[in-house]
Amino acid sequence: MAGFAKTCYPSENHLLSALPDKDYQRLLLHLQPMSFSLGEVISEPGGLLDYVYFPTSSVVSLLYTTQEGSTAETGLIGNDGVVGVALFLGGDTTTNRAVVQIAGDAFSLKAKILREEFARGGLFQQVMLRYIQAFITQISQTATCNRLHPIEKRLCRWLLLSHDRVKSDKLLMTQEFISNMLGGRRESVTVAAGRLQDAGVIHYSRGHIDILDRKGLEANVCECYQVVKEETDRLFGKNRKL
Amino acid sequence: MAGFAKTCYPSENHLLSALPDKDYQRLLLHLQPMSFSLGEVISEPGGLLDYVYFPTSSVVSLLYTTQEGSTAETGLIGNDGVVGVALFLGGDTTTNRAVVQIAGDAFSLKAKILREEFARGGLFQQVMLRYIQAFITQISQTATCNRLHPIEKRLCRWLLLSHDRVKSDKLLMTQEFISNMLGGRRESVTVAAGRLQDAGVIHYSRGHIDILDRKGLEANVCECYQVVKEETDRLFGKNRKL
DNA sequence: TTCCGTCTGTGCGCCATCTAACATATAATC
DNA sequence: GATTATATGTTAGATGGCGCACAGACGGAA
Repeated sequence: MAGFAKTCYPSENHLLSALPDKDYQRLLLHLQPMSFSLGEVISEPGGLLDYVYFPTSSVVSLLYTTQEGSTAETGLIGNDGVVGVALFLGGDTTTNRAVVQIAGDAFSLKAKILREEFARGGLFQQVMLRYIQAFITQISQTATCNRLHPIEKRLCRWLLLSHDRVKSDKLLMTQEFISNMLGGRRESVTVAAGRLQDAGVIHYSRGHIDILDRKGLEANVCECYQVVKEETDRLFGKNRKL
Repeated sequence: MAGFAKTCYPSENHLLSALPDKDYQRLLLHLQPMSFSLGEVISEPGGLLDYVYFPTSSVVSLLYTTQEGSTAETGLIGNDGVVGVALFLGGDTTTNRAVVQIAGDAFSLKAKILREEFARGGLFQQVMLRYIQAFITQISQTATCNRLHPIEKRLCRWLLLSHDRVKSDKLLMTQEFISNMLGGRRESVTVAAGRLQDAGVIHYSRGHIDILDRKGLEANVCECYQVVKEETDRLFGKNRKL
């Protein structure tokens, strides 16, 4: 367990930790620890999943790829959520690709068990449904942000979203990769990131990004970041009774 | 009922018509017919709904308004869906405004009854959850489209989405209104719509739009339209058993 | 008919981002 | 240490959409 002390507990995932002890314990029997590596494709459009995944230290992006090969991220899932909601929504597959954006750990749960737990109609179901709403809020705000906000603000938002989901100030990702998420060009990301670096907010070098000044990112981001954060806090905040 | 013959049945709504007869009949006791007028605001961000609404001939847009007053549509709900999903997802409110985009009829259902029906865990729940997935697909594709596709294609998509949800080839909406939905300027919509009119695809005049050549719209639209349509058909298609 | 409000057309300068090509720098490998 | 692949920097020109300003054009009200 050495080196994994902080991420080897399912309760590192906010959905699992939101469960009452009784439900948590029951689920624990079926949760399998696992790791995702950077760039790993968890599912392709139309692909069937055998498991859902509750990330603890890993982060997963949902991407759509157009016929011409352009890509844009529609959603981001870390220790705040679960990968594979289509399995309990009843559609089984989705139109997106799920890619590991930040390598790390997760817990898997068999689709069959997931459906059984969900069908019990108890607090597990409530937590999952509430997450769906948080997820919808995130996608909606992404739609708005993509239309109305310039790339530098979107970059700040994306760095903050990623930073929120890991324990480190260091992120491993190239500008090319980021441009695919933001749906822009690599050069545009270079320029925007360069401005943030000049301002002392971040430092980057060949795929290594350091968040030097989180407040600085928050000062440059558009409102979209805060809107989603507040809604998530409202839905899952500590004072919120289920 | 004269003049409403085609829209006064709840089964005009695809979610309600997807229910087995037994569930449909039980729900029927609680469904109240009603009308929405153009521009009517159904709910504000953070506003609590007492009812959910199943549109038959009306169409409702979900809009986000930024601090500077810009707007962008995140979702569109007509006879294919239901307004107020937050009520059974557990969040009760959302960050969006819901505005009537096309006047028409709908059926209302009390929040309390909705929750009871949902909690039964039967086919009603399954239909609602499957709709959630279709809805997520729509928002995701909007996020992609907003980022990657020019206004003329987005306009085509939006006209097709609206056309799909009404029985008429005539739409009542100004270019100013459309620009608010597309998150662009009125002038940009004028130019794009002008091109479509020159091509003989639509005709418009002071808030009246005629769809003259639906195939023409389909020829100009981006893939985003088809992706959502196919996913919705997959989830709710006639051959799909629940 | 006349007036007025609303809706649409159009031109011009501007800026963010795109396309494309190429230059440089660093890490990994030999 | 030299080579190679990958990551980042920097041009220059094209373009789509923005902001603004104003000109018609149509419809309803007086």
